Amino acid sequence: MAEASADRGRTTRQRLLGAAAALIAEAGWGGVSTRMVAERAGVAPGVVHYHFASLPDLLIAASTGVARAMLEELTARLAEQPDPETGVEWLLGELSRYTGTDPASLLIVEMYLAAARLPELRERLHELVADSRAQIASWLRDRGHAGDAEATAAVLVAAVDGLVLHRGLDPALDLTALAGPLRAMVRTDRTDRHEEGSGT
Amino acid sequence: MAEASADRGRTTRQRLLGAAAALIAEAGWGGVSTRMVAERAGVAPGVVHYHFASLPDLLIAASTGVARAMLEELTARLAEQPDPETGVEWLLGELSRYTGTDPASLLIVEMYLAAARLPELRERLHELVADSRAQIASWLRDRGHAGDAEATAAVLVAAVDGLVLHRGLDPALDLTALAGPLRAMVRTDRTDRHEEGSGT
DNA sequence: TACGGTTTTGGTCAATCGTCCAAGACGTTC
DNA sequence: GAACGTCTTGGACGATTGACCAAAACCGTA
Repeated sequence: MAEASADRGRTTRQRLLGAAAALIAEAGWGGVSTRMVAERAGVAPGVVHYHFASLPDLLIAASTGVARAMLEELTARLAEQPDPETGVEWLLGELSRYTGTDPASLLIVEMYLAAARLPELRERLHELVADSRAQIASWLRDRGHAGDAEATAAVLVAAVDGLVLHRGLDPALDLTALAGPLRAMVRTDRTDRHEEGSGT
Repeated sequence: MAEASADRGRTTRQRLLGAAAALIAEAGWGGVSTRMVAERAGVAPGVVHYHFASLPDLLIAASTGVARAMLEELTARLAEQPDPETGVEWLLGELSRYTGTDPASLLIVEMYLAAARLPELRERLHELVADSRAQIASWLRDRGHAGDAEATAAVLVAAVDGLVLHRGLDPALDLTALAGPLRAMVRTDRTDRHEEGSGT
């Protein structure tokens, strides 16, 4: 078989994915063209449609690949934190690395944007977010969070995305100063037990 | 003077703004063309560049206009709530009207994400958000929130935006089930007073 | 009726776009 | 060396884009 050719093809494919991810961050989802990707990857313009059925296909594969890696690492390291309170503190410190205008932040933002128009991307992104939410919820449960761990995790993940979004508007926003409210939220066990049930 | 002509112009301008806002939600920020807006507004294609310097100019004016009206009404009605706990409860109910796929949600989302590329839009949106944050913070202070009202307001607004974003990914997400964590957050006064200072 | 400022018209321009394809290049197998 | 599968090349196609402009239309005023 022509295994060497296939290898060459896989390398090219990876280069296309990398170039696409970088360009989404630089030019925006709608600002990426097949020719730009090809040039960045150092290949001829036509090669894009050999490896991918369409431009959106390429962009979806590229963005979800990067996002999955980022999210999985973040949730995994969060789960290593001993308790929710130091966890959110660590989380804010980690998020401070994202200014909202750096490539990673922009890629995430662009992906959320495009997800509103592309059902396939929306589905994949939904999976990623639901996954993180579930992992964080179980981490909260394991660490003695007696409130509704699912609800707390949902708000926490939403707050993280919202903060990244707001960071783009105002890079001066000091995330570490927001630990107070988040700490209060992750330990609802002793503070919010009067009228409603305690979760699932 | 030709006051009647000027009046006609103002009406056309308003129609362009309305058509642009609707189309941003329908087709996405990058999916709107001058010809689409003109057709929707019932005018000739060239009229867009008579009333606006460029297409981005039109889109920025249209989106910030709608967003300002929405945000101001939301924060004003939130400030009418008697205390933070019922306030966030009311807020979640209000947010439930936005499915994440309705025109209003889509417009807001598109605007946030376009702001990453357009400095002028970013600046205007930053003003709007900072304004809401400040108003909510002072409302929290007035209602006896002894924690860092600024920080709480920042997290609250970020969570709201994040939830709208996540709602687009998962319309089944039940916002009213998330009251617990938010309630815990808005009354940090009796629960988070040990090591750090109490606000500004 | 003729003039004035203002708005509207409909079309042109060069540029860019996604997609497609026939031809060539490469490395392996017979 | 010939045949083969795989990948790559560079250009072509029709469609769409933002911006622009000369000319026409409108309406109160003189």
